[in-house]
Amino acid sequence: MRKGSAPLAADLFENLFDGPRREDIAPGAALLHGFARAQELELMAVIEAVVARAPFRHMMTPGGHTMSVAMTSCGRAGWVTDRRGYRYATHDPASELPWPEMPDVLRELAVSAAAEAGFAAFTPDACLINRYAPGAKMALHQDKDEQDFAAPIVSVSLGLPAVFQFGGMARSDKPRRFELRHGDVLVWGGETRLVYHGVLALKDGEHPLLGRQRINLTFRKAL
DNA sequence: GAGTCTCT
DNA sequence: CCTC
Repeated sequence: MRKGSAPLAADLFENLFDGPRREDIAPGAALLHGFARAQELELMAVIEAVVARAPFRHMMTPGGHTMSVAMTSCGRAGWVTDRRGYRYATHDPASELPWPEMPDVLRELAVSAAAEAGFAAFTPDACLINRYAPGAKMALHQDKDEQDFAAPIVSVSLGLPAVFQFGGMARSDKPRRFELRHGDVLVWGGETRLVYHGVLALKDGEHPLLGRQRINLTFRKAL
């Protein structure tokens, strides 16, 4: 293990997963299996601490529709949407307070995963926390509200499995589908940074640790 | 496929 | 990033 910095993904993978630990799904995109599982209890504890200060809420799109996914954020910036548009904000509009700090465990996980996928020196300043109840979904979209498209997106899946759609640069490109399970970390950047992606309606189920929900963490360099 | 916002 |  390297000294004085976050452990390499390979270290965390040791003896955790029998199958392939890493799938390269496209140039600049990798799916890391079992990566977050080693820290699931610690992750859930810090997520709960963030949520205590910045509760999940269902935000409104500019078109006036309420999102099925409940969201909150931590870090220097949080993603928000309302009738005025999509953007990053340094303060939680619900409380008018700064978003909770990004817990070190979360940052280190994201940085390690990015490194494993080939993106050195990822410095995320925003972590969106999305909660999917059964039926919740995320329409096909691009992440383009960030300032820096050189930085990748790192997505951590916890709880119930979901079907992820990973498309191309054009909305008309037929998306590939694959399942994102508890402990998976998906990293995409480079050529695939602005790819269209989404999540199909969550199938009901019961997860041993999280119950009837999926939590997704998405790390970005927003500012 | 378009329009819904805002704004660097 | 949602619905038409």
